[in-house]
Amino acid sequence: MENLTPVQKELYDWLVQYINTNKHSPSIREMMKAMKLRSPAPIQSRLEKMRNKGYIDWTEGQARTLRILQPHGEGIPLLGKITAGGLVEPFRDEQEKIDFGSFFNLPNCYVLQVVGDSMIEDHITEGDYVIMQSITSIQQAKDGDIVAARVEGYGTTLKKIYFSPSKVSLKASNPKYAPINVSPDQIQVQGSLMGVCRLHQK
Amino acid sequence: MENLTPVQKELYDWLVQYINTNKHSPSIREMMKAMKLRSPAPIQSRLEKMRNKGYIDWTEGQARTLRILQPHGEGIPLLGKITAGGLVEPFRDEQEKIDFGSFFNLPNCYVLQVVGDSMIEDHITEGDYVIMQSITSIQQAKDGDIVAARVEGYGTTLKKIYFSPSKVSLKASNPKYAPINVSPDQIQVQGSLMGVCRLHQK
DNA sequence: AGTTGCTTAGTACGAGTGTTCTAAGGTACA
DNA sequence: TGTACCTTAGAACACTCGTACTAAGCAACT
Repeated sequence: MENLTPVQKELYDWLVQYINTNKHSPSIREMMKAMKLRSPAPIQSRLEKMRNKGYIDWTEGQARTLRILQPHGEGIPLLGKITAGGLVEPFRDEQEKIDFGSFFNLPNCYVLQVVGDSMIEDHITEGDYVIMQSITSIQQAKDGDIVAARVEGYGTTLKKIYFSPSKVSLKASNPKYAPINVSPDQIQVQGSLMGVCRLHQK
Repeated sequence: MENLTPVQKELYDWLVQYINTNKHSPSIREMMKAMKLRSPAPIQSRLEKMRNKGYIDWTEGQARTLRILQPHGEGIPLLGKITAGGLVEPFRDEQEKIDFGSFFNLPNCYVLQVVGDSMIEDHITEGDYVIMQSITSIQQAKDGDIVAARVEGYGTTLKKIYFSPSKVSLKASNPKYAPINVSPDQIQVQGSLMGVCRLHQK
């Protein structure tokens, strides 16, 4: 990526710090004062150049909508792709970052730890943490979704849900477990799978 | 913490979603339209109540400075265990929390995205993010560890490593890929698997 | 029916804000 | 010295935005 000039870097660093502490962007006039300038024009010029270089972006005409595109703060660097097959895939130089804290930062989310092996063919295994998003009505689930559902007599389990005109089918992704077929009013869908996390012990 | 009324919760969830995707706060009039209201007053009323309850805050008089407060500390609530087999496991009331941001907050870590299916039997599949810890010497790897290793002629791949007196064996966990057997000086181990993360698209 | 309390509609105002324009200042280079 | 180019100053404009205010709607209760 193209480098920043000294004045651009000074502004960029100040912006990162400001947004980090205030959790929102400053206005152009605030930047102006922080850079000890007496006119908004230089700030605007620097911002446009930094946008062209891919460091920042904002929504035109709207106040305080500036955002940092490549924050070098939170997160773990994503170095590239690795092949499991055997082909060569070079490590990238660009330092994209992943912040797993906000990776699953969705409203109404909770985590469950998996016991058992009924979702093994979807690569969800014993001990995995599954990130679920709350569901209040069964209508919010779509055909094939992996859901946490409660059925009388079966308890709460993690299954794939399929809809047919008369009934709802809950299928494990492991052939040794038979599907559960019930009418929609016998089932209570509590959440829908958003992600999976696994910690390998050493 | 004091609970939110339904309309407050609807607005709160929308705000979290908006800020998550746009990286800045909406204006009151944007909230107004999103809530299908025709006046800014109800939004203002709801915001003030949510601020009093400690959910949000903003800087008075300044545009788009609203921010979500996280009084429960970072993280997603861990509600309990869920069985994949069919047994009943009740949801826990205790609100243990998991912060995936610090979940993988280990020194010398980086992330790779997986291509291919050679680790499929260890439930690491295409598109998964693998969290690796840097390794400088092959001695830091233990028998059976999943490592990112570079072998001349094979590129950098994700495999299980096994040591024998004379050679090092890299095995995929997929029978259609043959193991690679080389002498220790032909292999360069770059990292060891610490965790796996997967995002399910909706 | 009347009262009370809360929510919503609608409007208005002033300050904040992004943007644009012209002019002045400064620097590099011929 | 002169020219070209970029940066800065300063002002002005139009629009956005937070805020305040009044009136109307609405439900619960007396």
